[in-house]
Amino acid sequence: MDRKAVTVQDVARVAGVSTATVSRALSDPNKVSEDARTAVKNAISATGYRLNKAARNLRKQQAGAVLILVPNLGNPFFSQILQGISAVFSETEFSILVSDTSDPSERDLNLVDYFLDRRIDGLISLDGALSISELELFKHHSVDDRIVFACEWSPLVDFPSVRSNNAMGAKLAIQHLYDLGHRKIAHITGPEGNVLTRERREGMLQARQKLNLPTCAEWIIRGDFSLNSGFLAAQEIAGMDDRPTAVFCASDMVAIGLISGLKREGISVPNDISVVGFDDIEIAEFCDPPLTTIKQNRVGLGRAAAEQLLSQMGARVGKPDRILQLDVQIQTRESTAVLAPSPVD
Amino acid sequence: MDRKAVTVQDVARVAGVSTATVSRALSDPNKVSEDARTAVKNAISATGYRLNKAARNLRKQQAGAVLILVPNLGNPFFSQILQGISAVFSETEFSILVSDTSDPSERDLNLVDYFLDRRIDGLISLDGALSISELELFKHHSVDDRIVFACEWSPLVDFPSVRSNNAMGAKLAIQHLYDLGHRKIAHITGPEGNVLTRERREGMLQARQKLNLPTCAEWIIRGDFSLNSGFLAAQEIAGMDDRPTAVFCASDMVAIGLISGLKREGISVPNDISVVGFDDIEIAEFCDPPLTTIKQNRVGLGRAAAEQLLSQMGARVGKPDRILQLDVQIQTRESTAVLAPSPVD
DNA sequence: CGATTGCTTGTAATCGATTACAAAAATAAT
DNA sequence: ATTATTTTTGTAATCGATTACAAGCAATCG
Repeated sequence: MDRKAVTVQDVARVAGVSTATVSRALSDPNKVSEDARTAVKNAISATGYRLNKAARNLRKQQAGAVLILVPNLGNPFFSQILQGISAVFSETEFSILVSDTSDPSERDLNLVDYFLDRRIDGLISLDGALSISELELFKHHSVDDRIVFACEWSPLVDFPSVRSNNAMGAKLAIQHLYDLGHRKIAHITGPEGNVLTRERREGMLQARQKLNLPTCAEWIIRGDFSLNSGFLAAQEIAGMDDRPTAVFCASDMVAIGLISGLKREGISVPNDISVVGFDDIEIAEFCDPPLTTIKQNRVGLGRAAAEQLLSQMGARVGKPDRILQLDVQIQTRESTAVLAPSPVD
Repeated sequence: MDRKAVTVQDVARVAGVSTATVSRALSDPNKVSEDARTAVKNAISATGYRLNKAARNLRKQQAGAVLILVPNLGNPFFSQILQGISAVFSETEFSILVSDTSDPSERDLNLVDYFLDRRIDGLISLDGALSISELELFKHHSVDDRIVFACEWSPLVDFPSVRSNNAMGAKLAIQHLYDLGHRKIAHITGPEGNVLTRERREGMLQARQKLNLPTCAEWIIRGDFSLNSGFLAAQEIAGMDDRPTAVFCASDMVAIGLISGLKREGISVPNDISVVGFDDIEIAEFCDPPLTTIKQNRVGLGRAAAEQLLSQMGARVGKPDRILQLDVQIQTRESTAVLAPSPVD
């Protein structure tokens, strides 16, 4: 049918105007008279015209796309943020490209090349662990004003960033356990070097100090956000002389692994030990016991990051908040309980 | 620094050849003499030339991108397939665009428009539930040879498709339960209308028939792949007069919800009822009890779909298998056990 | 009434790579 | 040595939309 492409030339001819007028009618209708506008509109539907993106991009020196860097696509936590991002950009002229930073085959190509090759106009990174050399290339080629971090961020630079209030989350968790009577509270961290690990641990330490809780070096256990690290931590905890009565985990996955591991050790949650997670992933509600956790607004995080990037790229009038911190809430379920009176020895 | 773009013109001048030669040296080096090739190579690194994709795409009448339709980005099951797809395309000149079909804001734009607007060269759909009108538009504009289904597929058309052997999975599950002594086996289905629901249910029914297992209308319970549908099914099962001794679930999420629900009802897994899932999602190993399930090769599925699309788009020499079915395996864990001798009434 | 301003429009150059076509050079064949 | 064939190269048109510039026209002003 419409095999040969219809161009602005054709529309112009049918509408009886010039190509310039057609183009203007499309991009900025106010710049054109009422008459011309309707003539063009009619000609477009008569001819079945469709704008050629490649031509526009070439002329306007832009890409019409943004890149989303995801640390691990297989992780539902990230893919839900992606959902929020996707929702915002679907209403714009930008397409979204997705790249998995854990994928070794994508690792060799320089990120800045995406910009230099004019394949993207902007970048949202959910990965805070970009290398310093990469970050410096961004600055060197001055594309750093078209980058936003979401969820994670890099402490090496001060690029704009949208994040959850991780410290607040940690405080809510500790306060909740405190209110239930717990004093001996352990923490399973995320991987060393990760900003979220740091924020959550620091928040916890501060909350602890403020409440004057006892500390014990043993009670800070290194994890890595994974199920397995929680599972392994259970064995450590089971073997402790001075066993904590509650554990605040840096992620829900860790918490689930922990609970699974504790059961193996014959330790019951929440009867013997209360557990709090972080993230409120979907499955948290259906664990046994259902998990008390810190709920992040993942979709909102994605949306906010997308809006932020749009305004930085000049496609929005918006306000350039450099750092936007979203509140978190505690979602109380059944993995936490009032501290049982300590058994009389 | 390199603010003003370096073009083939510049490279040509520096190399002392024509733009045609530069272009040829880049796209098909064999078409150009050894001397010219090295001259161009040197000129490129001397000038810091980078090819402008928009210009190439305009001239070559292509998009350099493929679209991946994902039913739900928040679901790790799909995002892992995405990982496989992403790995393959990252080695090609194609970028991947991702769109979430559950996102209402993306719903209004016609998929075929992506092709007509030359925004994409190909499409991989993980969503089998595309509307008949959409599918017909694909055919009408003859872009149906640049589409591949992965995981799910549409029974309305015979587009190429890469899928797991779902019937085989169902058979493995039933056989496994049979071998453990179970005869009264229930099934929680996926949502009605879904192809995976149908394949898994049919596979189960066939296996049942072959093994001469008793049937009971009550034992086929409608689900929808979700945690919650499994949870609700538990109540149904608990209330049955003739209770099954094993349940084969259409997804791991259902199985996890079911186990959680059964516990509520005071029914123990696997002591009272054995449960088999489908998918082998990451968390299956860390459930309580760890879930016996049918393992799909998700990343392999994504890779195969990507390869298939590449060969259809002519970017690979490959073989055009219309339908590729990947084997599945049973992953035995602790949610299934030998049937306990029935209690003497 | 002539000059100034504002609005609308058209012409033609432009973005940067690809490639049809033809010419030139190198190689093989007679 | 001459012709036929192949390989290599260059010129210039092309892909399709945007926009700088200039010009046409009507309205406003002194």
